[in-house]
Amino acid sequence: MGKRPTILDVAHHAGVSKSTVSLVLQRSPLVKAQTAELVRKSMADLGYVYNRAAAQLRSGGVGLIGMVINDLRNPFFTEFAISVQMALSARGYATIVSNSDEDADLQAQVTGSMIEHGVSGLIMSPAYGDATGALFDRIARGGLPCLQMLRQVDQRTDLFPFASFDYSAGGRAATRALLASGARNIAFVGGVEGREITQERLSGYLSEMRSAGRAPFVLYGRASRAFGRDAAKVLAREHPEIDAAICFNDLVALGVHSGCAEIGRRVGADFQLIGFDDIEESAQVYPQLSSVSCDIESFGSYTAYLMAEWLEKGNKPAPEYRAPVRLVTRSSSGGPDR
Amino acid sequence: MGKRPTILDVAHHAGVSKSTVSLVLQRSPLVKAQTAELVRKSMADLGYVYNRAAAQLRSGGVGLIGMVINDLRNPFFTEFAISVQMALSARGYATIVSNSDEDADLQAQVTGSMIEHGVSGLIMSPAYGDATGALFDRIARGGLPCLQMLRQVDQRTDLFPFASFDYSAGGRAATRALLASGARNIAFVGGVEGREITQERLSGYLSEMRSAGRAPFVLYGRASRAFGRDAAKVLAREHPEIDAAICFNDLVALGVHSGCAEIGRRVGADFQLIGFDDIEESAQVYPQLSSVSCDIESFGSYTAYLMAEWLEKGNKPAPEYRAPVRLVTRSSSGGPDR
DNA sequence: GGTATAAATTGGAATCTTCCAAATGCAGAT
DNA sequence: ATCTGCATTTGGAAGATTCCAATTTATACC
Repeated sequence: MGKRPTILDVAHHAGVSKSTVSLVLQRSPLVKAQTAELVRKSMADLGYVYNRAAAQLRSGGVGLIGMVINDLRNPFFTEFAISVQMALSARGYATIVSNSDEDADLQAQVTGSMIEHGVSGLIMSPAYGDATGALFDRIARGGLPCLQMLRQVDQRTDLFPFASFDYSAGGRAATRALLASGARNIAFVGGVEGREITQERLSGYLSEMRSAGRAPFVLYGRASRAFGRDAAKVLAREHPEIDAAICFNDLVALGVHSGCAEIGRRVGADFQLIGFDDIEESAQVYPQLSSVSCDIESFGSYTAYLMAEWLEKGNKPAPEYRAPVRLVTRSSSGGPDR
Repeated sequence: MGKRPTILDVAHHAGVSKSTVSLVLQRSPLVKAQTAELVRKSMADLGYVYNRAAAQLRSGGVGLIGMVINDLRNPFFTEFAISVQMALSARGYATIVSNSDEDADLQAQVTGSMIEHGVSGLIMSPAYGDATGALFDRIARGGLPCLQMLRQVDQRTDLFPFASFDYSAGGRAATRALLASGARNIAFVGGVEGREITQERLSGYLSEMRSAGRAPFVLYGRASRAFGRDAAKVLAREHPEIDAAICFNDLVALGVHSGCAEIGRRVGADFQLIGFDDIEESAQVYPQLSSVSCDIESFGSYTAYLMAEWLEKGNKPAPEYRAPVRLVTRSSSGGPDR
């Protein structure tokens, strides 16, 4: 196979100038419909493929958005990434997605690569760690639009707007629901101590427990199924008086769920359970898992919208936004089919 | 912010020529270590960022790989995509990942966009559908290296090498294991009828059932949790004699798992169960789920290896490769903690 | 010190598209 | 027939890098 055809070849084949072909490529209304059709036919005949590199070189950034996610294995983030990508794609942007695996160095590396590839905007659900400061400095210096989604790592929200869910309200709602359905001693399970996001989910629980005059009990840990499973056993053995738990996320809750099954504790009856995120699986396990639902899909489209507005109209998003959450009550916490 | 510095600015600042800077950029051993250091310092001082578009324009892109996946929501594919991406990243490639959502048109669109962005290779787990023929023709015409992983949609494996797991052997192993641990009537649950992949997983089951003189029973359906859940109920109601199932994948098996819990059937004791894929969750539910393990992680690195060899040395992979699978026996099928 | 060889550096051409200002074609009006 | 205004079309320059061939500088040997 010889070399790829260029717009010059197309122009020659169609009997017009390269400028006209270029105009056709960008759907300019300046060219006569008839001519445009002719050019398009030539492109098809020659098997022309647009060379974005050349275009980008001449006219700066073109519709490529980078997205860096801390943990793509977690279905919550997967769902987020996919919905952002689909929404951006519908708006004509291509997207590069990368998993940083909660590793600040890897994050710096992949983000750097994205910048080199000429992304015109960055959407991050950042990892925590030392290398992040330098990374955000670098982004700031490049003047690249960058959104912090779901996690706030850099404090300069004027530069890097932050959007997430109203987790604190979710924690309150979950706690109130458990108290209302008869739970006496509620634990909070999972989440790494000291992190912003743990703090938020926890704070709603704590404030609600306080005003109900109940003693809180917190069991910090990784946000994984495995931790949840262990936690269920530890709780049953060492704190049998605890009869309900709010989990840092659904992964932990599902771990507790299967841990309970393992030791013969009946979820929903002996032990009430509420998770966070409302991933698909939560409605599919038995007994079904209650969860603070985040409607990650519309959050994803909203993210795409924010980025598009910023890029196209220069409207920088508000420094901080909290999307509402909704408690979905299922059988694990006194729901309908309990 | 003014305009970005170019290698010319760096060259001037460091007192060398642009060519030297270019050489430093590509870590050429031709330039003296001392000079290189000097240049690097200038780059840091000026905040220089590499312009890949220009490089790509001049030297025909290298180092961007496109990956199109039919269903990124399925953890099996997520895991695959992530491990390919990580392995490629370690080899110095950047990766664009896209979800085609099993939609052939969307697949054609995102793939087209990747080609425009100048990917030098394509890794696909393709969607089925009409538009795929045209898409593969287009790729073939462009002479772009393209791997079909996990699914074979185009028959020209000389052009588009195909690699997957030895599912047929997995089906045989699962069936034999169930028969050995006392199952009388084994069903095959899930998978869309007529598809290559369903056929493969099914064929091992069928051949083993035949040689054991047992009547097979197949229940086709979508590869989702929801279908598995329904299937568990249907099976219990309409075919109570069936006491074991091999599921098309773990998602279906997990659906059956929770369906059984719902109707009070004890998985492992009353009803044995084996899935396919061995996703992380399978070891975390209770009772733990047996599964035909596919070691998707090393398959992912192998994929990256294949692509790198093809790109760098021109070694086109064998037209077809089957990675071995391994049956992991857990409590859902007479495993240790049954 | 002078020459042969190796190492390090350099200027110019090439890559493909978009942008800009200018040119062309055409209709109707002078 | 010339001019004006408008819709289309066009040639040349620019953009940042890499590649190539050529040049300069350093090293080694007699």
